[in-house]
Amino acid sequence: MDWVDHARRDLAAAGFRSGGAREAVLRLLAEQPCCLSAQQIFDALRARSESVGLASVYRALDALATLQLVRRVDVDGTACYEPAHPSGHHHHHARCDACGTLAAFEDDALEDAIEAIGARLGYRLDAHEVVLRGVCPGCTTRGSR
Amino acid sequence: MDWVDHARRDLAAAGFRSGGAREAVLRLLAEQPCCLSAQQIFDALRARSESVGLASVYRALDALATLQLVRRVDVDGTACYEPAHPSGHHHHHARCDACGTLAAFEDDALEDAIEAIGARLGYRLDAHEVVLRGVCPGCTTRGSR
DNA sequence: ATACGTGCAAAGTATTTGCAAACGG
DNA sequence: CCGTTTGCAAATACTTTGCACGTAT
Repeated sequence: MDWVDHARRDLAAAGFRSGGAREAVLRLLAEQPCCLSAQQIFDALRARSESVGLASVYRALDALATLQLVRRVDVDGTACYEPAHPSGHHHHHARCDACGTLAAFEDDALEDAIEAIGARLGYRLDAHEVVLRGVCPGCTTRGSR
Repeated sequence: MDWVDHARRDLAAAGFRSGGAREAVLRLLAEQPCCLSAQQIFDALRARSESVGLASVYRALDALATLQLVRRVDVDGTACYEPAHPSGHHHHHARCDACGTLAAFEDDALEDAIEAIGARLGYRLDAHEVVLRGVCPGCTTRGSR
């Protein structure tokens, strides 16, 4: 069962009815490699003539985030969203200050360190977010010429 | 030399003149144990009758962030700022979803993991931000009763 | 039928910018 | 003096909310 079906099931279980807007957001998110802002989702849907109101995008994202079906990532003060897989498997992001690119990465040592911190602090961790900032390989070489 | 002096020196070196508003923001930040939002800084200054315009708070924070004299931390979509010590020594934050408390912590294993990731990705890392979300020890015990 | 979903427009919050006056060097 | 800093107000960016209407169950 893929993420869209999983999400639909959880939404139904939480008492949400199916409707065009949330469904469109769901399908769009499922296809994305990395996180999108509400505005980007709005634009993308409009581009493929599945226009929905911007407010509905926000409402859909809110519902999905509440059910932990999407992960919210704050990058530069703007909220971005990406599908959250039930396995808990996820990645983090690195932003290049030079070209603005957002790269995704995974790292077990990082996850282990975070888990250990949660235990040390006595926190029951639900989520965490790591954002790296710097200059990506491409821009480093280009800039040093 | 403490942080305020260090900051004043860097500001002067960057061509900033001294003025009441930025100076007030600077002094307030220096006293804070953890990060503050622009609005909180505005309110705190007003409370001690050192009122400055909110816009000036933002301008001061922008200047300080550009010179890397303060660290910007996005928590719940709002920007918060705290002094950045020249040593590079810093901490990260854990937010309790139950009581809203923001706790600071430091962790060497985490820093090591992040540094290793930067090297692995070929990024020249300038900064990074880690925000943990969960339920703090106090709320966990209280909630389980 | 009836409550939920949706779109639009209006309201809200967080932040930035334009401008004239105050101020520091 | 002259350019920077400041406060205010207006503008902008992002997000939430109110309301009338459509739609799924």
